[in-house]
Amino acid sequence: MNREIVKVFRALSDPNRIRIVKMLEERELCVCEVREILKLSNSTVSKHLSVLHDAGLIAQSKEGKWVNYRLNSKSDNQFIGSLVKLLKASLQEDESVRRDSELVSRVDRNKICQV
Amino acid sequence: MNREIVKVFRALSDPNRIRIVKMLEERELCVCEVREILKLSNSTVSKHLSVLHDAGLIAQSKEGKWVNYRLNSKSDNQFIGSLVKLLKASLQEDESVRRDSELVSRVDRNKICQV
DNA sequence: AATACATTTCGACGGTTGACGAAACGATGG
DNA sequence: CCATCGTTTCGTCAACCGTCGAAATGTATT
Repeated sequence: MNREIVKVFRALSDPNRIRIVKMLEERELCVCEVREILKLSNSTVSKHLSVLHDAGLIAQSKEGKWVNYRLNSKSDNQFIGSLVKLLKASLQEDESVRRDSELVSRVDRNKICQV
Repeated sequence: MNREIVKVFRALSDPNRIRIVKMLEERELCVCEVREILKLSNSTVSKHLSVLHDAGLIAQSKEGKWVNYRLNSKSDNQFIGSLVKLLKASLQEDESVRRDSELVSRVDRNKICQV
């Protein structure tokens, strides 16, 4: 049994990770920006992001002391691409998701990041 | 956070449940037919089917002493519909899935079902 | 090189999950 | 109405998961 697809579904089977994916639809984010919005510990957020990354749903790149995570919208993997698109079309009315998006547009990493 | 979508991903985040979904693409099946192919206990198969059912991915109907489970391809839920379609287009080359499909076409409930 | 700070890794903890067998439930047919 | 057989529920167990804080790692600035 192909474990890759199971891994992707597994990655999406947590409310906080779904929230992260929806936040990343707005723009790329670093760990502490996500931490600020989800109100979780740094280590927990880092773990969630690594799960999404291992599944191939998000990509990362370093920018100075920050690590930026972004949605893998242009994945060469057809399955991932379809799923990302499906998620983009979903949960648009969700209260929590709307609130998070609002916070994403306001959060400033230079102000909130000091572990 | 909308729990429904998380529940669907959760339901799909297990290899045996993915195998069940792919088997149900062929035709509807009863618990003991699935048990025969997956080589799991009746109670475990019943649990897997109830998880998929609770998530809205499959539907059930009684036929005598059997309960038939079938894929919810025509779900009124847009999200479920897209996911079922995506799964149909996926894993077509998977060895385990191919083997299961072969077994589905051969299995006869009147021969194998006697708990 | 020393400090500061973002991130990751590690170890520990409760809670959840997938598996089983046994028992309960439900429908069919003598 | 009793026996049979498919299914579901229950209780249990080991493995896994989400969370945290502390420690380790890595990068930039002084």
